[in-house]
Amino acid sequence: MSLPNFRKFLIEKGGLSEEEFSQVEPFIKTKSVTSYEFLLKAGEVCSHSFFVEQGVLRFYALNEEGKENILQFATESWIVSDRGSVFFQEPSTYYIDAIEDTLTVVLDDAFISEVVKVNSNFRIQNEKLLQNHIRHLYKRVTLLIGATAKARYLEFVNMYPDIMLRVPQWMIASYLGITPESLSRVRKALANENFKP
Amino acid sequence: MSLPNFRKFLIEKGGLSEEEFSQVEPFIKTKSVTSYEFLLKAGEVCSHSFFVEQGVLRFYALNEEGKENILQFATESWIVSDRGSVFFQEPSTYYIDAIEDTLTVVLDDAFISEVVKVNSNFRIQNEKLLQNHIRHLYKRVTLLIGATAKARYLEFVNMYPDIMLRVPQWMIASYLGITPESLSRVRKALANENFKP
DNA sequence: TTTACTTCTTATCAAATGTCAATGCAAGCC
DNA sequence: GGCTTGCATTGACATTTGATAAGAAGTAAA
Repeated sequence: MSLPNFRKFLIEKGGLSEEEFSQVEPFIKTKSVTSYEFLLKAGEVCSHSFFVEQGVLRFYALNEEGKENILQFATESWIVSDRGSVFFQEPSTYYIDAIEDTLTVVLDDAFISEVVKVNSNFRIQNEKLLQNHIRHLYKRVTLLIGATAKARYLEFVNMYPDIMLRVPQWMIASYLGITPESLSRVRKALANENFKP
Repeated sequence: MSLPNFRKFLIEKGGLSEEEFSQVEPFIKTKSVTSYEFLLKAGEVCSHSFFVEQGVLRFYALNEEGKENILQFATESWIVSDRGSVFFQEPSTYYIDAIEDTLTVVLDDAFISEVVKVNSNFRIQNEKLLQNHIRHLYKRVTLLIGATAKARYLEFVNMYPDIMLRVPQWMIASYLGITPESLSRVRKALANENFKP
């Protein structure tokens, strides 16, 4: 099984050489899920992270009325996880499932330590990912408290044009914090202003 | 100068012994700011984090129209920082200023490495703080995309009853992503329902 | 093909929230 | 005391967004 995206990730982002990659390759574990299948459900302890080799995942919470609040999408080369649950070994309150049939690489402690064994710089790269994640969340909060639905949608389209094309609109609406109907209206208004997607 | 909160933080959260604390004590640097004074302005590189020994700080962004979007408050024993800017050594897009006259401890690389020198566990505690921060941000996003202004306000009061009493309402409104007028109305509605703050 | 199902759109009405303006209130200052 | 200033509240009105229902288009299954 070849994993071009994961290979690229470890070499370009993780700083591993081609040779170091071959050393950790035997330890790689993958997990495939079909569309709608779950990788994590609320109540379970999230024991590891998932790297998306191919496909699309979503990370979401359910409120009391059963409405889904989508916190994140993940396409190729993204990592999804309830890091809090992994780190503190406590039950998660989130769900992860697949939007398309998806092939993931399982990033558990065992694998991470193999990678660190061959290249200790990987720890730093890992912290970099964490820091980037926080940055991203800051931006997300800033938009949610300060921008209109229209502005948030434009920002989304601009940042994730690929995701736009691969997930249904009602999920994008959930991500943006509005109803599918509202998103439809926003899109219509933009179309009238000659907005080209 | 005695710093009871910072001392408590290093010992209880950081895992240092009393003796280890005395060893790093000489390296502690503090910075005092008066109300409205800045600790960070957009455009500057945030070169370190601040631990709040006494007082209240706010962390916010400005949008194009000059409106403040408050991302975070920090009272005693909280740490504020644009971690992204610190880590990547890039200019920040955020502001930090004081709501009350505030005494902070400056957490720069030099100090952190002194702490790690006497107790290497501190690194792990530091990661714990990061992970908690992410958790907190997830919760914040979930509320912003899925809960009404009223629910967000109740959650805020419940989580930060102390902050409630120390910052003006218009700032809380900004934190919640609504106007001060709306917050006033939410409060009135709650008062009519016999809500006791 | 027909049927069922999902997604997206549209329309209507209601509720939530924003905008603008006026007022009241308390703190600080002369 | 009288004055200013900033904050909170209130009211009237506009805008945005939600709720509900209905319909159109596409897809998959029978």
